[in-house]
Amino acid sequence: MFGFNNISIDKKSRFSFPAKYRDAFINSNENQIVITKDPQYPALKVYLGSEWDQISTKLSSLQGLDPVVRNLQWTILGNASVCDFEPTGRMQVLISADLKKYAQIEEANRICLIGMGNKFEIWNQENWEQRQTGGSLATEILDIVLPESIKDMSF
Amino acid sequence: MFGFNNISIDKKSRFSFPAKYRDAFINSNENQIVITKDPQYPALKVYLGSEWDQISTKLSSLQGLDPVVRNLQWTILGNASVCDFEPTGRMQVLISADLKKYAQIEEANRICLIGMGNKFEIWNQENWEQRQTGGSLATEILDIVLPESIKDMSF
DNA sequence: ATAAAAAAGTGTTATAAAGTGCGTTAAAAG
DNA sequence: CTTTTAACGCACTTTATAACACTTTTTTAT
Repeated sequence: MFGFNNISIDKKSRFSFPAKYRDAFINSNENQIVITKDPQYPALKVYLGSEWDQISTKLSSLQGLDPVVRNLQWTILGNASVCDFEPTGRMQVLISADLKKYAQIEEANRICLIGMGNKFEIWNQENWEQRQTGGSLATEILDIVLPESIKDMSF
Repeated sequence: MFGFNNISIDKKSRFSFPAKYRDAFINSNENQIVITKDPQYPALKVYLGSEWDQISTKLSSLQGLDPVVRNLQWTILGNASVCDFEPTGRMQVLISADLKKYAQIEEANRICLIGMGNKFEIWNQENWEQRQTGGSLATEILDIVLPESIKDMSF
């Protein structure tokens, strides 16, 4: 499940996965999809149900009194939208108003759906292009100190 | 049980859980929920009955002579409000005047109900937005030293 | 102490908005 | 040219919420 896709969202804020991923979805036996906020960028993360179960279980078990952990829990768990998903059907998914706003997706606009293997990302088209051509990788610094508990996690 | 919900509370300070959580409540066979204070922020925590039983049993067994533990016991146990809960019904819950005040929820206002997996948080809308957009991640410091006994607990 | 009044809590209904499903058209691929 | 895929439009269903009515509890006044 890789690759770049420029797709439409309809008036009700639904998008559908490109047909090329159908077999992969069917084979992995998924019947749920989870969309949530990306903790670093104005973008959304899309997880398969099984992947989400692992991530959410681990993250919600961590010590919430630590403010870094708490913030990640808020962002990732607290904004997750779980959708029933029929790989044999239209593979449609609704993006909630909040998530749309966070990713700066306007009404009835196009979005970029980026396959990253076990997850997808959704970007507003302008943001994606800017970030890809900007090449600002080298100047960014991870300015928070990660607690040991999340150093081995990958979101 | 994840995700962000902006919902209303009526004149009598009741809110109802969004219908999307109904199946999860029914499956987990819960007939009680517990609302109490969040020990760190002006917000409320909402636990399922079974989850609450575990947390409260563990927390009340800890050494109360430790002032950090004692404070957590006061805040969490001492303000808990247990409500009967019908997952098949309207899933309505009353927020007591005390808890409303603590979370700075005004009369007949809207609240943010944040699903965090095994629990929910309830926030006054302004406080939530400020905290989420404030981006105070890097500047926050965990200024209490956690006793060993609660390091492995998650509230 | 009793009755009346007020407040608090519980439940019902109606209506507008949001979400879902499905058929049709348009576009792209083979 | 045929088949598949994506986008659009419409109708139906579900959900949220405000308004209202009723019951129970608490407070107040006599």
